[in-house]
Amino acid sequence: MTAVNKNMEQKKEEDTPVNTEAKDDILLAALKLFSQKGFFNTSLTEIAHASGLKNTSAVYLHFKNKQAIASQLYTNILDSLNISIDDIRRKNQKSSAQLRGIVDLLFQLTDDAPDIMRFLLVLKLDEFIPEAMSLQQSPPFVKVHKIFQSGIKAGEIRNIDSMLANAYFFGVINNTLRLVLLGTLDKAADTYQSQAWLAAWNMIVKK
Amino acid sequence: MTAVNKNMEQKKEEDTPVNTEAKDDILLAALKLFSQKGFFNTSLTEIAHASGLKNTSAVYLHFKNKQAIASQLYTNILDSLNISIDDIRRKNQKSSAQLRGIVDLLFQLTDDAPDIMRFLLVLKLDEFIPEAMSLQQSPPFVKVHKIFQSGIKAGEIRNIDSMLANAYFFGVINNTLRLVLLGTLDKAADTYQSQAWLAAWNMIVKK
DNA sequence: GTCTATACGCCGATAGAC
DNA sequence: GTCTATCGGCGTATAGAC
Repeated sequence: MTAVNKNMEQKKEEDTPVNTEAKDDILLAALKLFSQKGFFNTSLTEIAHASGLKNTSAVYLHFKNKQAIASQLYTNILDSLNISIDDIRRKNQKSSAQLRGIVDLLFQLTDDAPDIMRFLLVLKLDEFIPEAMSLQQSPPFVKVHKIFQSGIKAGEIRNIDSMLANAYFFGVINNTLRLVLLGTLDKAADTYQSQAWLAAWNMIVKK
Repeated sequence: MTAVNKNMEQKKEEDTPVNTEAKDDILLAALKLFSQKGFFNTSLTEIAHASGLKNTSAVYLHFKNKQAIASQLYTNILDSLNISIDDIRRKNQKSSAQLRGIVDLLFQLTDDAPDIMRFLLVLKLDEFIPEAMSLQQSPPFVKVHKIFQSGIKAGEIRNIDSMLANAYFFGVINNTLRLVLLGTLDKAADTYQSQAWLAAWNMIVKK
């Protein structure tokens, strides 16, 4: 659910009282720091300390370098998103219902795991993960785009360029969430959800 | 117009054949590099070279440090935007016309001065200009917000929270522009302008 | 697997000649 | 105002003991 550590099941054994999975600790600490201060304003020393380590050395046991931490975070988040979207598409037929499910997910994540959403929505990922495919080309986003295409084909969504439908729709959704994450909108994302959904959906629905 | 160098009039004297205004050269070079590679991936050495200087030393004649260059860029851009918005508000009465004018401006800037728009829309400014007031609180954006408030009061815009009207409207506009700037939408911004305006405006107009 | 200690490079920034 | 030369420091990354 939090989508940061790859294996979300509880640990079976308790080898050592603490730091059974230092790798996850590092990822969680890095996610928090990156999303709050940015990648370049976060030093490995800070990440190490926040992970309960004295030095940066131990970090290199788990990651090749600082950038690899960010890459791992990115792929874990995308993987988790991808799974959730598959789930949503399986459970819903109509494009409207699928999009609604995705919006629900994003608003929920904004309240429950703001660091993840900040990582996705406010950080400029290609500045520090050069090899990362653009968010637009990642599997989950390709799937979302297919929803728009099906919606148009099925006559549920207005007959405009699917890319533009996507841009408009998530322009509204993401900007609302971004303002929540930045504190400009000062209530929980949940508060704004149904209204934002209506505004975004009515903009592209065929009437 | 380009909004980068404060004094936009032509130079009156030609003291030296080149580099009469090295400061402007530095600002222009920095704008380009920052908007393309990000603040932290750009070294002062690169800025100096791109400005036609051999070393970083001369840069310090004009700016206290690297961050000051970014700050100056930011205030110059906001100042210019501020003036343009005053102009637009003076020439148009209705909120719809004022917003239309601002949208025209932003689309035009995206085609004519993409570096400026990238600086505003895709860079994470507070990562390297900590003292900068958030974009939302800057004079030009406060004025834009007033347009939404007047539009609601005048019954031109649906009676919703003016902050949300703002968020929805510019969610659509800015996301469209962002995709143009990133190349995801591969035609000139101009191409998408009227459609984006309609989508954004119809979302908030009172019908 | 985590520690101490240390190496190394890059980059921001300064001093001073011209 | 631009240059050459150089400093200092931070942050990444490594070697090796425990």
